[in-house]
Order: sequence, then structure tokens, then C-alpha cells
Amino acid sequence: MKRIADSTVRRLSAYLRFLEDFETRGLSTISSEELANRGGTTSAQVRKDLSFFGSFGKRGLGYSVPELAGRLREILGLGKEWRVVIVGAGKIGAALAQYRGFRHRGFNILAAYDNNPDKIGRKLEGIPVRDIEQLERDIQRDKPDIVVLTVPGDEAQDVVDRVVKAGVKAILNFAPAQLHAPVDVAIKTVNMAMELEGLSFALTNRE
Amino acid sequence: MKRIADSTVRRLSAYLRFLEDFETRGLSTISSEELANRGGTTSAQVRKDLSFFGSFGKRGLGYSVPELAGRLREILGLGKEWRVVIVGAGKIGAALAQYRGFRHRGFNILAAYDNNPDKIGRKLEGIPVRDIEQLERDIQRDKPDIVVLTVPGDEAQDVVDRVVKAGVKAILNFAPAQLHAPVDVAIKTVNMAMELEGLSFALTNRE
DNA sequence: CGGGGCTTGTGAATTCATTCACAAGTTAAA
DNA sequence: TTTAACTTGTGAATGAATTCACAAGCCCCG
Ligand SMILES: NC(=O)c1ccc[n+]([C@@H]2O[C@H](COP(=O)([O-])OP(=O)(O)OC[C@H]3O[C@@H](n4cnc5c(N)ncnc54)[C@H](O)[C@@H]3O)[C@@H](O)[C@H]2O)c1
Ligand SMILES: NC(=O)c1ccc[n+]([C@@H]2O[C@H](COP(=O)([O-])OP(=O)(O)OC[C@H]3O[C@@H](n4cnc5c(N)ncnc54)[C@H](O)[C@@H]3O)[C@@H](O)[C@H]2O)c1
Repeated sequence: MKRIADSTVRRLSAYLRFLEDFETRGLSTISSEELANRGGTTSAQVRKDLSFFGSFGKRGLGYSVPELAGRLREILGLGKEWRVVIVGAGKIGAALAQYRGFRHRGFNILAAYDNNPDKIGRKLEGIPVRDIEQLERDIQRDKPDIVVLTVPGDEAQDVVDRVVKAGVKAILNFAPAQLHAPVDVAIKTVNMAMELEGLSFALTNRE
Repeated sequence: MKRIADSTVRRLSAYLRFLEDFETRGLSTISSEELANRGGTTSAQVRKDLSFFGSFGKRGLGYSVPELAGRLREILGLGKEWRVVIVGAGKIGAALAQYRGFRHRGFNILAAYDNNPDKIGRKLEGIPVRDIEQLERDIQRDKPDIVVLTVPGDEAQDVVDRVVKAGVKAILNFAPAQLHAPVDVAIKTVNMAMELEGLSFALTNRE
């Protein structure tokens, strides 16, 4: 299959959110134009994005809302439950553990891991905090699909090396660090400091 | 000035972080090649990125670490203190309020705002939580540069309209919503569900 | 059943971003 | 002073993403 750009996948994600909104409002069809207005893009972009995966619309009419939503869920792999663990039960780890937006989309948080004895054994909104020493053993047993990394920046690469060795293939990283891993491991980094600096740049360099 | 791509600004941010690391280790010069290895890019990319803003290196030698760091801070607008307020003193808002990575880079969090009477009047790690009803008045008075948006998705656009009307020109949004604002308002959205779906896609569509 | 009004799907054209490749400048050593 | 080894800065080449533009298909109305 042709390689799909990251930006395309992000848009598909956005389209799905809008479709779900339309679905709850009981609308049954939608045009690429409407979808585009909603998502701040163009109708040609919407159609091109979808065209990588097939042709789901009806000319003259548009797309069936439930059908397209289903197709997008399938494309994005949202049919199944994904198993997720959090490493680093600190402030941001705790916020994420409690975030219902994840479970709602099929991301099931199994456990959190920490190296601080005060945190180990507690629960974060029903999610157990375990000893980081058990990490490899638990990964063998529970086979999580995704690791969410919320440890301090200078610990991040170590944790990556450990979980990659244990067989994890996808990591969502919140530490401000450039992580290295084999190509078959997908890593997405959310760097909030970088986003803020982007705003700083925008405020500074307006013509 | 020629329009600078978002991706370029993000890389500049990353270069600055590496340079600061080099600085603390006492190194005085660095080549584009070293900077590139560190950041997972190429030396040509580094030089091209910098070339949009001037020429800061010495042929045959590389870049002076402190000088280049200074130039990047200047380009990114990190010379000054930015004034930031948080709207939505919930779980993610609280985590951000306590995040030292922001203050450290000159982002000074003045206050948080909420509409929940139980939260108003409390403090988040020294930061006061104020009534959302005071928002416009306080913006007039305190002139924050940046608003961090951490309210539920369906409240987000309302808050945007209010702060934009009050004169705010930059917003960092964590709500999973497509926001609309005039072009002279910079908005960056961090959508964690989208990132997770990107991982889901990657795990699903590996050839 | 034919025509007008819409909307999709997609090659082609365009715009934008990255990589190449090399002249020109710097240093250090002989 | 000359030479060898490096490294920058930048046009030109390539590659990727977006936008254009239109034939082809569908629906509805008369
Ligand atoms: N708090 C925020 O809003 C925020 C925002 C952006 C980025 N981040 C980043 O997220 C990460 C965590 O930030 P935080 O504010 O939650 O910090 P925190 O100190 O509250 O949490 C870090 C947690 O990781 C644990 N930890 C440290 N080393 C570990 C290891 N080797 N193995 C397992 N657990 C370990 C600590 O015990 C702690 O509980 C940092 O990299 C930070 O830069 C945080
Ligand atoms: N918790 C997470 O890890 C996480 C992750 C990703 C995105 N988000 C997003 O961040 C936002 C906040 O999430 P949260 O988990 O912190 O939820 P939360 O319910 O803990 O916090 C939301 C806060 O906003 C306040 N609020 C609601 N409407 C308001 C209004 N009109 N004006 C002012 N304050 C208002 C509420 O009183 C509450 O304190 C949501 O949009 C959520 O989707 C959260």
C-alpha cells in the first residue's frame, strides 16, 4: 500500500469526529464540502484523502454518514480495543489516566508504572500504579499495544529501550526529548513547550 | 518576511534545546552535522532552516554554541516573559499549571479561570483560580499574551470567541475541537486522541 | 425520459518542503 | 606559504502535498 502522510491520517481522525457529531444529529448524508468547512480544509482535500482508501461516496449526493464513519473507524483501526499502559504516574500521567476521551475511543488503560515507592500500590481513578521493576514481566503477560510515556525527559530514552526490548511497537511520548527506536516502532511525541514556542514565534514575527 | 513553515519553527525549537544541553556541557562550537544527528534530521536541513534568518556559522568550523542559542531565542521570541492564563482548572489544566517546563522558558502563568464555584478562589500550586465571569475584565487589565484552553470540547469555541473579542492573539488549545478565529489569532491545538489514533493507524496498517 | 443542478473521484498542475551538490571560506599543520 | 581537511550557505533538483479542473455519475423535476 502507498505510504499515507501523517497529515492525512490526522485529518481522517478529524473527519471521523465531525461525522460522529452529524450522526448524533441524525443527518444521513454529507458532502465533501460540508466536511471541509467543518474541518477548516477544502473539499478537494477531503476527497483526495478518502481516495487513498477507496471510493465511498455517491456522485451528486455525497457520503452516507454512518457508512463513511464506519469506513474511517476501520481505516484508523478503531474497531478493536487497544491495550495501553502509562509509564510515569506523575501529574500529567494522572491526568491522562483519568481522561475519558481515551476509553471512549477504545483505548483501554490497563495500568500505570512508577519508581516512586509512595505511588506504587495506589490507584489512579481505578487504575493500579505498579512498580516499574515489574514492567518487562507485565508486558510479556499483558501484551499492551501502546505505552504512554510521562516520565521526566532524561529518563525517557531508558524507558523506551526497555519497552521496545519487551516487544512494544507504539509509544505516545510526552517528555521533551528526542527519542530513538527501531523503524518498526511508531513513536508520536507531544511536546507542549514546542507548541508554546510556536505561539511565541507567531506573536514575535507578525509582519 | 518570507513565510516560515511550521515544521521549520518546531525544528528551531528542538535545536535550541540541544544547544542548551551542549552549553551546559561546556562545548563551544557545533556543526550542522552534530545538531542534525541529535535531532533526527539532516545537516542540510539544519543549514536551510537557519538560512531563512541569516548566516550564523563559520565555514570550516561550525556554529558558536552560545551565539546560535542566543539567535534562536531571539528568533523564537524567547527573550521576553510571556504572560499566560489557563481557562479550565480541571485535571489537565492543573497539570499544566504545575508544569515547571513552562516557567523555565519564560511562560509566566498568571491565573486560571473556571466556572465551577467549588474551584473558584482556590489555588493551583500558587496560581489563583478565578471566576470565569471576570475573564474579560482581567484580560483588559493583565493583558495576557497567550490563553491555554482546557475546558470541555463543547465549551471551547465560546471561550475562544470571548478571549478573541477581549484582544488575545494566541491560544494553545487542548480541547478536541476545531476552533475558528480571525487569521491574526494564532491557534495551536494539541489533540491527544488524534495522536493515539495515529498510533492505532500505524499498528493497523503495517505492510 | 431528458435536462439541470449537484457532487464525486482523479489525473494534471501547482505549490511547498527537503535533499543534493558544490563553490567559497576557515583552520591547522607542515 | 601551501596544502589538506572541514564546514557553511545556497541555488538547483527532487520529492511530497495540496489544489485545480473536469469528465462521469446520480437525483429530481417537469
Ligand atoms: N505536567 C505537565 O503539564 C507537563 C506538560 C508537558 C510535558 N510534561 C512532561 O511530562 C513528563 C512528566 O511530567 P509531570 O509534570 O507529570 O512530572 P512528575 O514529576 O509529576 O511525574 C513524573 C513521574 O515519573 C516518575 N518517574 C521518574 N522516573 C521514573 C522511571 N525511571 N520509571 C518510572 N517512573 C519514573 C516519578 O516518580 C513521577 O511520578 C515530563 O517529561 C514533563 O516534561 C509535563
Ligand atoms: N485529562 C486529560 O488528560 C486530557 C487529555 C486530552 C485532552 N483533554 C481535554 O482537555 C479538556 C479538559 O479536560 P479535563 O480532563 O481537564 O476535564 P475536567 O472536567 O477535569 O476539566 C474541565 C474544567 O473546565 C471547567 N469548565 C467547564 N466549562 C467551563 C467554562 N465555560 N468556563 C470555564 N471553565 C469551565 C470545569 O469546571 C472543569 O474544572 C477537555 O476538552 C478534554 O477533552 C484532557
